[in-house]
Amino acid sequence: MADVARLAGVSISTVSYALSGVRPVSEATRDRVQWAIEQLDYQPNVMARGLAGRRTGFLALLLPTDESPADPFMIDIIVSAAEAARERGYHLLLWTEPAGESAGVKDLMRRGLIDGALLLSVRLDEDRVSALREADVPLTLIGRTEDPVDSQFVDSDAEQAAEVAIAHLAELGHRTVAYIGPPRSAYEDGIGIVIRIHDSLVRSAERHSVRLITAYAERNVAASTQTVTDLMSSEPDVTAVLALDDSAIAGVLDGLRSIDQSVPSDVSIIGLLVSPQVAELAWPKVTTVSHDPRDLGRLAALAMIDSLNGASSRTAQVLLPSELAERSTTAPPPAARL
Amino acid sequence: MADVARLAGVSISTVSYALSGVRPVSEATRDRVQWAIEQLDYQPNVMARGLAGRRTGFLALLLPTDESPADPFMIDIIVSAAEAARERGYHLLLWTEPAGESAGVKDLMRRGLIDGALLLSVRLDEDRVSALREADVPLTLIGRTEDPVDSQFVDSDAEQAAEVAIAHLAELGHRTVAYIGPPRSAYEDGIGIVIRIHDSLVRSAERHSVRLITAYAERNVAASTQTVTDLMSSEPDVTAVLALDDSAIAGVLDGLRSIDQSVPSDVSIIGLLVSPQVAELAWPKVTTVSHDPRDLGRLAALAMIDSLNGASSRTAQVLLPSELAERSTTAPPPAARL
DNA sequence: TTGTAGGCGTTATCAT
DNA sequence: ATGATAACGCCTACAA
Repeated sequence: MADVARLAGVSISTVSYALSGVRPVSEATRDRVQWAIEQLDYQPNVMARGLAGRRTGFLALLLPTDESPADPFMIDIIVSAAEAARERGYHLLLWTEPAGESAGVKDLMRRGLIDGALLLSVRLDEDRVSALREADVPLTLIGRTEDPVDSQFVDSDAEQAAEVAIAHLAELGHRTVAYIGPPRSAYEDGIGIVIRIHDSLVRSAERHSVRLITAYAERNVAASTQTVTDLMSSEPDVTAVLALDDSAIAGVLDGLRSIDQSVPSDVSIIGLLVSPQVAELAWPKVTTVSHDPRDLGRLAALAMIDSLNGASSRTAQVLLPSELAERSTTAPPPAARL
Repeated sequence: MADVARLAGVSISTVSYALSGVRPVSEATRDRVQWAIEQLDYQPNVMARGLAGRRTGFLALLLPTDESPADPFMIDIIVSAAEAARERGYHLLLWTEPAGESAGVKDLMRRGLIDGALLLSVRLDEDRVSALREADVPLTLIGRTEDPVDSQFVDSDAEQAAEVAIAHLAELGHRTVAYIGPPRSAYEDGIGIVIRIHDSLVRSAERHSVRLITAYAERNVAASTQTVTDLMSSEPDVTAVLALDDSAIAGVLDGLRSIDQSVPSDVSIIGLLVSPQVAELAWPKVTTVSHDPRDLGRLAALAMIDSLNGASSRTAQVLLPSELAERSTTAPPPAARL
């Protein structure tokens, strides 16, 4: 930077201001500085900036290690967050930590490394959130706590997604619908989206006079295959199945195939909050009620950056609405069972 | 740090040396410093370190954005790299960039941000590698270029994996084996592991007098389902199928099921370089020839850090051997077709 | 074994 | 609108 100043014939501070724009610089000198910068192919030093200024340009993405292995939906979140951060000149740090912990991130903050943190898979009851807030770590949740009034978050609108899914099935004429959800442990762990989806489905089903049968399957194909075949034999009235998880979808398709139920003429399937890739890769292509998972990561990163820059006075709280994407797994129920 | 020095009754530099261990410090003072550190719950400032020292403690993980969406195998690599880095006190930066580009990483280096970079999905012919090497960016490849003599890398031993897989099938008595590989575009793009696996399979098949039929399927279930059914009708002698990709495996299982070929009594299946999760999640559980994908990320990160610390004089070149994990998809071929 | 002091490359606070 | 010049918090010769 000293070199640039010398070449441009100005002081170091002028170069700095020309770069940051924090104080007015005459057009002429700005141009000369710009020219010198290009001449020397100068790149500002990140560490020096972090030391001198009050912002480092780093965000931590906190992802729990001991939870279910990351699925495509989550990958999309992570990568899109990294891309959005990068667009804004920020850097995304991948920070792995056991589910409940937050000490590591607190340290990152105290070491002057990060400006803020994005939290993935937020539970309804989050110790991390309160702990980090006390430590003055700017936070953006991907997901929500039970009562997120004063926290910044980006989350899927579970209520709306459930309503769209149930409404679509009800319109088609389905009266008995099964929901293959995550294992009970996910409920006990308080994973927000899992609980909200379930509760919302129950409410929507009531509203539409649909009978909803909930089943719990481990997150693997074999388990959900088993679950769905058991279910179909004990509940023969079921004409449609909702599935939340990628593996659940695969399992449901497999299970129905194994008992010679054809999709969608015998049984309809809707995938909830499933990434489009997964839906397109399955056979037949799965009708979904979902939104682009990339929005979750992207908006979370942008919200964080905006709030760091003091752009918005209020904390951003975004609920992403889902859309019905009709593919090849939904149809009216077979006449015989109407 | 000044506070710590004061509390411990020593100079700032003594604290620094006590921390880094670069020069001897008497036990007594070290203890006092340690005590003061704990009293004040002191954490060294990362930016200041990066500025003053010659190491920043950051590694970039470069992942191409425009390639096929990340699969579980790749996720494992990424997360394990982050964990390994963290264990050693390093931080992993997620850096997304279009496949061929390397300008971004070069800038990261010139801005004094990173100490080195890990490159994911390395192609046989890599412009990035030579470009970054010229820019003096310490590099560790996850994968290999065509002629990796002087570069540091961690890669799967394709030759060995192919041999293990073919040998196992040959031993079981299979004489005609199909290989459902990635689409031709992956070969044209020069993805190292894809090409090496294929070439190695061809060689191993020859060695074991096995007829190998190669097919190319897009990375989705529908395509590989189609591919495998077509294949089985045009090549009825096939009694075993090798598959490289997760989606290929699902497709192969689906396809065989759809034409009433039972696995493994009619047709055997082996998954190559598939993450154990995926193999266990499928039904029936897929026999694999693979290694833990986490080793790739972990060893790459550790190799990078070691070489930065000048630990090893020679550049690390690791080829990870695969192991046969017999699950439920391999058996001798049906007698009729022997 | 320990202390002193200069420097790392910016930002920010004074002046001018 | 622009220049000097302290911090920023740590590392590392150089001295003692």
